[in-house]
Amino acid sequence: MNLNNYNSEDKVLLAVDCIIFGFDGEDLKILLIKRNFEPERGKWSLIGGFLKREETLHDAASRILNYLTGLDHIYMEQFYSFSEVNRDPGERTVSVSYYALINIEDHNEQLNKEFSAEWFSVSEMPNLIFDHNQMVDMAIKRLRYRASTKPIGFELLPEKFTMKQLQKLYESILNTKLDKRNFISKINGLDILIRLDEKETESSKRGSYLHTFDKEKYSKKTNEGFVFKI
Amino acid sequence: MNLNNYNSEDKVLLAVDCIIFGFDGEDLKILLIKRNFEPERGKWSLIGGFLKREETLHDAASRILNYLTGLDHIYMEQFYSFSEVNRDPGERTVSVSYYALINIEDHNEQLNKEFSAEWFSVSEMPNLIFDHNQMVDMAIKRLRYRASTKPIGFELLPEKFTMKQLQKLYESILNTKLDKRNFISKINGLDILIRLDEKETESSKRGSYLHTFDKEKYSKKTNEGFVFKI
DNA sequence: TCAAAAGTGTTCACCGTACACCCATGG
DNA sequence: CCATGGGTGTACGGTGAACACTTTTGA
Repeated sequence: MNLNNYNSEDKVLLAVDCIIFGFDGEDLKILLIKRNFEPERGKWSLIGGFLKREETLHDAASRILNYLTGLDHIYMEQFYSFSEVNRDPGERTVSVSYYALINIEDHNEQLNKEFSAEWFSVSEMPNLIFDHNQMVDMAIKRLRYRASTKPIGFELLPEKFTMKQLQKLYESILNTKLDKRNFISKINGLDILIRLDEKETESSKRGSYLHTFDKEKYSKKTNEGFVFKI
Repeated sequence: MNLNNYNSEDKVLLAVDCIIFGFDGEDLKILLIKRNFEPERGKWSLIGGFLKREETLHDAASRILNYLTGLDHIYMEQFYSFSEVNRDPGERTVSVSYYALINIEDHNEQLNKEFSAEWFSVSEMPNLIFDHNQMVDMAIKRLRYRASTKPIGFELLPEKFTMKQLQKLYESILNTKLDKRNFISKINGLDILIRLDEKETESSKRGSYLHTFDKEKYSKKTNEGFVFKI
């Protein structure tokens, strides 16, 4: 083991696999594609690709996400690298996994057709190729942790949302029921939302106030030592 | 971007770098080696090596750790992969980072001489090669989180330890002062230590009780829904 | 007898949680 | 006028944090 002769060392293919989370107002969902090539043709899979020589892992993940969704500046986080020797029967491949959060409404439905992509509830995952189910499990755990310490939930919601939507989102991320009154007073206590004068009237006669996430206020509070915690 | 021709994809060197934590009774420390080869000969560095074709990342980290410390079954956790294109001027290399916890007493001092290795307090890190300082920062953050949710602190202590040692350990991991009475009653509340009838008498005339971590009890409690939290 | 570290409880403020009723509106 | 979902406040228990004195013993 001597670092000074790089040449004698093995090189490997480095894959980047992405768990794309979305929220439809009821359930936390993941976007999967049906593989149209071997190995494992016809099975459900995460989207992925290979790291190119001149890009970072972050660049690769962005490129892959953009390719499938058409979106830029997607929130994402790298969470683990998977390296079982035979995880990909095609060739020795190590996979670096990212999860990504997108607003399901921004997403181009057309692209789903093109790639045979579909949204699946996290509670109804099909069997995926390779170790992708394990990746999904780990992504959910990481998302759960992150969403309770950083206000990333808003990445999954439209710009304007109701308190009910926000609560449902957290319920599906955390996989629990929350008490409406406690949830709202906790959120209000954080003081990082703006209640608009607009109401959403589709789901009820009375209508419910729309809110937006106040990014500036959040940054300012964070700089002053405020810690987001749900 | 088509996954079906693996052959046209770039391969990269995959390094594994290890942050080895130890605790000397006062400070949290990291084991570094002085590089004796180019590039960056003579500078301080984490220990690392390259992934071989027939091993997992976990295997590689174990192998590298064993090579430097002589120890097996070291507690470790993978925490991030670093991929800046020019992070290693020698060649395009992606590095997967692990942190490891060892009992500083088990460690063979002889090996330190052999590898020009030295323990450094985390508060007095020298400049390291490449992006290794960034790796250390991230490792400390992850360790901090992990140590507050899993009883991994004991990996850094001898089999038998005093409450004071345990408190000092947590103080150095969390980089805070803790109140002795609150700390002890919290630990006792967890009910996962065994107080031995032995005393340690080196640091005081009165002597202080030695304790061990009760692994079985902890597993049992964990299975029953108990959650470690400090 | 004294210095030095070990060991031990209580109080208070705050937070998380449980819990139920009135309001506004469209049909 | 009524059915439906929206919006709001309080009481209680538990946890985290602040805080000081007594005990032991070797020198």
